[in-house]
Parts: sequence; structure tokens; C-alpha cells
Amino acid sequence: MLRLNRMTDYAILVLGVLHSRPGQLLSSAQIAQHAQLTQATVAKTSKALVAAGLITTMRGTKGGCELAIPASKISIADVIEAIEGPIALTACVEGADEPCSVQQGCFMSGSWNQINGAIRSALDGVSLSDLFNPTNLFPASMEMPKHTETPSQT
Amino acid sequence: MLRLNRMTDYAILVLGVLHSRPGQLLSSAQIAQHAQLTQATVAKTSKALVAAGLITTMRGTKGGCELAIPASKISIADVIEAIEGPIALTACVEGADEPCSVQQGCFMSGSWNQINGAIRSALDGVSLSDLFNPTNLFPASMEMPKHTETPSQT
DNA sequence: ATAAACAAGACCAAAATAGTCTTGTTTATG
DNA sequence: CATAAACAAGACTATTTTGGTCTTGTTTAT
Repeated sequence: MLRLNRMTDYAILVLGVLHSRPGQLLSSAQIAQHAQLTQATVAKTSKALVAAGLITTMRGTKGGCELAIPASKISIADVIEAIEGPIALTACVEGADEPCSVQQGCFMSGSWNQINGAIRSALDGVSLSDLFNPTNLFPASMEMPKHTETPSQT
Repeated sequence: MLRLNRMTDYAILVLGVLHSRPGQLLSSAQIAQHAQLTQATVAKTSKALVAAGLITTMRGTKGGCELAIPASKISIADVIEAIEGPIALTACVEGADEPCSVQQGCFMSGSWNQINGAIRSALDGVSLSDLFNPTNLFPASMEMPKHTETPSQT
């Protein structure tokens, strides 16, 4: 199972809380309460989101966080990259120092770029507002009972 | 970074070795030698590949492994699923027992199916033979120097 | 009967991840 | 100016996951 870090999951939650309260500066403690996380975990998550430019923070009393850009402009890929780094399936080569210890192994190489590109565009194609309002993604087709009329069947 | 398990990487190597010697029964020790892995690791990898029906094994002296189906019929998705289980990015819900501990969190839900579907088809679209012969994927365009004529530029 | 191979699972080690804690800096307010 | 509330940064620990090994058992050709 390819799976997201739990921290990425938390990041989505945090962004979701901020999204649900547009224009408000929320302290990490408030976010923690809404997302049912500890303040420390929210703070840790926020750090990466700030670094990635997805949220902005104000320090001092009355400080807090808010979305830096609208949720519709933030893709899932952005969040994953903010927390987990570049999106790429790696095989054979992990870093770059050891190209490949096996001669026979490196018949591949090029194809991963193709695969990674496809995955990235899949993740890039869904914004946080899509995620938070799933109806955006299902414009009246799909999941419909069979007996209901469907506009245009695939 | 979304990354493959190292075991999945090994599985691709093992399949690559088998693919490079079609029709031969190779013992796990032989595969290990070619893939520069230990016999034990190859055996562990093979177990999952057998369970997934990607390779077949013969027991006893003269026993060994071979591809159960041609490499062109095995997709990257097949290999990943064989080793890592179902392909799906999970967020919010990990398993199924605890639907979501956060009310505000589960505004999402549906969209992940969309995302997962896209990722799966990306991984499904590349077979092992594509991976082993990357030229299949680059039918004379892409990575070409600018000054060379390109059939149809995007 | 024996040896070479796979089968299966227990088990340990190592690495990655999650989570906590401490210390420091910024800023509004009385 | 002092204080309290908030973010900032990073060290540190614990947990979980992953990787790898080992042992025992079964199958089969010679």
C-alpha cells in the first residue's frame, strides 16, 4: 500500500480547519482542538506548511495561522510535497550517490519518470477545495443508482 | 516522498532476472546471484510473487522459478500490489474500523477514490517489459535535442 | 536415502516516523 | 516596561514499520 505519512494527513486536516474559517487567525491550540490533535503536533505540521508557503503565521499575542492562498489553488500534490518532499516513486536508485549496484537491474531507469509524471499530475489535479467539497468532482454522474437516468453514460 | 518498499524494488529485480532468461527455471540462489541479493531475501520476495501468480515455482532438486505470465502482461501495479497490497493513498481513514475521529475532517472522503484511481491507472499503464525496454515508451520523441526535427511538437 | 530446492513462519535488527519537550523570539496589552 | 500568549526551532525519545536472517519442514530427482 502506497500510503501517506500520518503527518501529511494531519496537514490536510489543519488546512481543512483553516479553510473552514476563512479570514480568521487561528492559534495552533485552536486548530489542535478542532482537528483533535495536540498543539505540539499542529505546530510541527504548521512549520512545514509555512515553509512551503501554504499558510502564513503571525507571532505574538493574537497571533495565529491562516491560509496563504485559497484552498482552490492548493493541490494535494502541494501538500504532499510540503510534508514529504518531492513526489516520486523510487526504485533501484534511492538517492543519487549509488546509481545502481546491479548491472542487470538498470535496464530500467527512464520509465519511472513517465510513471512519476502521471502520478504527479493525478495529485496535481485535485485541489483542497475539491477534497473538501467532493461534489465538485462528481458532477451528477457516478455512484448513481442504475435505475436513475444518467446524462451521458460512459 | 512517496516511495516504494525496498522489497518491491527487489521484486522488480527478481522479475527482471527471470525475464532476461526466458524459459529457464532459476533457483533462488541463482536469482540472488544475478540480482546481488541474498538467497533468503529472494526467497521472501518470491513468496509474495508466487502468491500473486506472477511467477511459478517447482520444488525439489532441479526446481526453481520462472515467470508465470509474460513480462508484457505484468504491470508495475501488479508488482506493487503483490508486495505492498492494494494501491491506495490513505488519508483520514487508515483501515476501516475507525471511520474518522474528527468530524470536521471527514468533509473529504470521496475524492480519494478519484485520486487513487488515477494513480492506479498510471501504474497499470506500464508493464515490466516497458520498464526493461524503456525505448518502448519513448517512440522517437521526448528527450530529443532541440535542434533535431521532432515529428509532432506539443 | 540423500541432497537440492522451495515453503512458511518466527524472530531480531535497523531504520523511519510520530510525538513530546525545552528553550527562545515576537508582539499585544495593561 | 513587564507579562502573557503566541509562533519558531530543534533536540530527544518512543513507537512503528521495514528489512533481513534463521530454523524447520516439505517436495522431488537421482
